[in-house]
Amino acid sequence: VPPPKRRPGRPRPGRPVLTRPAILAAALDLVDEAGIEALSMRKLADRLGVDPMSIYHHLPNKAAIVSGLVASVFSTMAPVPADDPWRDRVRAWAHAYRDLALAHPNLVLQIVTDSAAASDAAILISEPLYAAFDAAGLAPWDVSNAAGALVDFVNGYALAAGAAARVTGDPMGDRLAALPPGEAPTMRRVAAAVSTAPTGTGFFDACVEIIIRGVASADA
Amino acid sequence: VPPPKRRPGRPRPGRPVLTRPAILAAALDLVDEAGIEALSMRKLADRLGVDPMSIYHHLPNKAAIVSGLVASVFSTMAPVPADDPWRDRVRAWAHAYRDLALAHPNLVLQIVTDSAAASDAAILISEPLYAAFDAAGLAPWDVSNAAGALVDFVNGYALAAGAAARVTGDPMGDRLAALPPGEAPTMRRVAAAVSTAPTGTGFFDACVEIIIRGVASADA
DNA sequence: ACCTGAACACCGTTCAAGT
DNA sequence: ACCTGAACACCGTTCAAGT
Repeated sequence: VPPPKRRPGRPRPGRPVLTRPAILAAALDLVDEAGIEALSMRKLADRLGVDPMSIYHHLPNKAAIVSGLVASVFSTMAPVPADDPWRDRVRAWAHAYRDLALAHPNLVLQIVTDSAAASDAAILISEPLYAAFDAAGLAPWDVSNAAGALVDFVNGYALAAGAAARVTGDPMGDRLAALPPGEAPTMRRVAAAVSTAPTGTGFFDACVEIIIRGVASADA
Repeated sequence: VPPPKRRPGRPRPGRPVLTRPAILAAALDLVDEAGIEALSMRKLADRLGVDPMSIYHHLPNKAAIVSGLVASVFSTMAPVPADDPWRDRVRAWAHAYRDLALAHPNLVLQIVTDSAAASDAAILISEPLYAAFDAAGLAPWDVSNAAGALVDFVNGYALAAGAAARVTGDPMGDRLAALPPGEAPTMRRVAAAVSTAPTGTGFFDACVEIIIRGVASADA
């Protein structure tokens, strides 16, 4: 049932029908509930009880809505304690960024892509990570490589975890079982032995430790 | 100029107007030349000199075309030497998978997403990586974590490198310069010192070494 | 300035009709 | 079986018209 239609004309000053934050909030709800493919100007307008074209008075186009959504998610990054040992700060940053990326599973792809494109919204969140590796005494080149390695890893992880969150069952094990016999023997043996999907917390923490150890053992 | 229109009717047996491989080849050309957003059933049909609906006799829908494209790219994975020391095999695998993912920059997002979703096409290519870590003498849980870490890293890297390939200039440095003064001091200092974007070969190889060292130092 | 509504140029896909 | 073409239910966005 569509909301009651408004009549044309400018609303009373100070009581706008639409605002940028209200539009973005409604868009985020829509994406969370129905997925990114359900986000259209027309459906969004429906949800706001407004004509589709009204939205264009507050945001220039659909791309601006999506990047506004992504920017608002990036702004929720949890702070990282500044005085802890550098390894703890790296761990805290990795968890904070992972949590941010997975807070809205239907938006992971946009978040990770935007982060990879290094938009204004995405670039600032890496500063505490750079600071942590800098505090470890690494040379600038090593700081850059270490931070880049962790950022790229978390982006890849979030992509996979987001995809896994949208399916049921055990895709990895099921797909391995469906392969022709003789294919992928090592993967079969390993999967049978571990029986935990590579998207859980244990896996994530183990990967972060691999990177921390790899970075730390470069000095030696 | 549209190609000459065909008249309705079944073509001569054995001389089909359309085949699945021909459709996928045309679709890959279209994506390589004009980007994934230019891939529509209508434009693809135009390029094939055919009615849009003809395509549906060979592939069930647009999603099948995209996943067919991705599967065909995965099938080009370069082989990894099976008898080299495990570190060399890990390096060779990382290069082969990165090259595959970046072979079609306009398709990176689909390749990486599909890999993260562990489709049939994507799952098989990881076997040599698992075999390499297995040959290193790792326990199954460590093999799984090490392989997952590297796969997720390369996916994240390919996403960023693909995005960088579609822009010009030095986005990282330019964006840092545009930030309010006082923001991101460590990133500024590091960027000024290294002056190489985190998408180059040196960066990629350094990250692979970090992961190899991190994995190897777990036994110690 | 801000909201409306018709219109344009696209989409993917179903279905009936050709041979 | 395979190709065509009209039709349906969508899109994002421009533009003129309201107040």
